[in-house]
Amino acid sequence: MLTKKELIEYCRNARENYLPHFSIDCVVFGFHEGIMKVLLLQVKNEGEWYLPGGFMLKKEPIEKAANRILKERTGLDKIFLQQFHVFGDPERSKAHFEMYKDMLPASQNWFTNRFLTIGYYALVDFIYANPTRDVLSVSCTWRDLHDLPELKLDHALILKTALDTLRLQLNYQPIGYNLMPKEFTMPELQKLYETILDKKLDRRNFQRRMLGFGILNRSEQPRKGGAHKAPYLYSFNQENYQAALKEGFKGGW
Amino acid sequence: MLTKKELIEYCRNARENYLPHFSIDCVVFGFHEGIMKVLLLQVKNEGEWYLPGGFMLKKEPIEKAANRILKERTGLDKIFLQQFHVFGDPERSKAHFEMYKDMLPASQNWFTNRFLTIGYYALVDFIYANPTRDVLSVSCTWRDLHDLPELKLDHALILKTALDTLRLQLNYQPIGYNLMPKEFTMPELQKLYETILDKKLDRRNFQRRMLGFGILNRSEQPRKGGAHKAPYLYSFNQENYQAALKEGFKGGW
DNA sequence: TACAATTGTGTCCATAATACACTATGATTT
DNA sequence: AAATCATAGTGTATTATGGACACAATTGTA
Repeated sequence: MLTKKELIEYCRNARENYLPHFSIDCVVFGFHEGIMKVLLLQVKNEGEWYLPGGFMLKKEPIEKAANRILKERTGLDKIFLQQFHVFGDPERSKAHFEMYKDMLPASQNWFTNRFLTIGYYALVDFIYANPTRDVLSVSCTWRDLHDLPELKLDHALILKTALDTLRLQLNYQPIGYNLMPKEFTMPELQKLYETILDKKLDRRNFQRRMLGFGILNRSEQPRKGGAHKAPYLYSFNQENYQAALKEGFKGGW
Repeated sequence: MLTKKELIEYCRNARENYLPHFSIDCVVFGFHEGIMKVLLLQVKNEGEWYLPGGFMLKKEPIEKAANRILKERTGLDKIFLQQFHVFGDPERSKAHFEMYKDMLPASQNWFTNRFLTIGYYALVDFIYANPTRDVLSVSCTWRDLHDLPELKLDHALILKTALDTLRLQLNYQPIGYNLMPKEFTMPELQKLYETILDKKLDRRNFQRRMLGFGILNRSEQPRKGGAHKAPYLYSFNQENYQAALKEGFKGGW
């Protein structure tokens, strides 16, 4: 929670630089070796948590704002980002900023504004991220998807919608380019899918389907030095991968 | 184009009632007997056209605003509406309102605001609609999807995105409830799909797949009086239809 | 009564999805 | 050195699905 002095400064700055009534909230899914986490911030002087988010500069493209916010919270650039929904219930931010409502008259109080939030989800490898809190929080950390704390506002809904959208997206879009190392094995890629979907897949069928998409190149040299049979290494075929991102995988009708 | 007096009044009203920087644009697809049209408005004193749109009241839910806007333009209620994307290029509305920029100082001029627009698409049967122009237009009419005029702003992009989304949606969501009469024949329903996808489908395969979704009830009585073999009548099974809307059709992974 | 137009109902075939088994490799254990 | 274990690669039988296609049934019209 901000002090009155901080609040005044925060609001002055926000009113000067940001587009009013808009916020961006990012559901940042972090993956690594079969673990899936979500980046969350903990509210100052409260137990509750919220999604990384922020506001849009007056002349800033939305996508750029989302990237900037993510850069601030994770230090990462060029990450996979996907706009998925706008949440606009008129009451959605009311309860959240109750605490500030008596400190400043409503006309000057940024937080008493109605906010519509544009939801983005991002996919990153969490070992490369450097979680950094914002001024309203005491900490910024990766939380296990299966053990989420209570979330403020409508952030639980936003998170669930993001996850549903991501899982749906798996059916007709390639993913993984930003999540896998340059070269990876088929079992490693499978683990990513299993983690997102939260279920086991059949090794052999996964491989056949994945290869069928035509977005992988198999390297000549298998990985050496492991404790077991050397697996083949794959990398994404950029050309086909990008094409698949645009076109989607299956015809449907 | 508005006169100066009209503009002043328009801006005063807008500033008082609407949430600044937000607009809603609706891609209204109208269907009837194998024809697919889009509802467009023609700018006053100009040849160009734009999508039906509007603004959000300060305390209005987004969805409600979209419904209100559609009710104003078509007279229709309870239509299928789907939010699909936010368009937020900072320059997107600049050129459009050039004409008003000298009439009022920017601080009072609603139209010199930056607007982000929330895209909705709607599906209606156009014979039930009553197209009604707004104050910025000279006419509001159904235009053939295959013979579209030049569109202002980024409305061509919005329209294309809506169409792409709709076609994708056909793969995992039922549609037609608001577009078909209460009872309809399989060929009639097929025509709707063919119209949306702009391609021919095989009668027999369509029927099999459609029935496989389990969202149709077949009536005992076939339709009488036609010039040919009496077709069976179907209606949507509300329970299954609603469930399919939520759950989606196929498993994928 | 033949015909045209339309609808209903298969059937065959290729492809894709699923379940499942065997072989291969490299390190570790005995 | 042989046995073992964990992991990886590949194949095959079975089932489900999707696409192409043919024929029978019904109804009004020529």
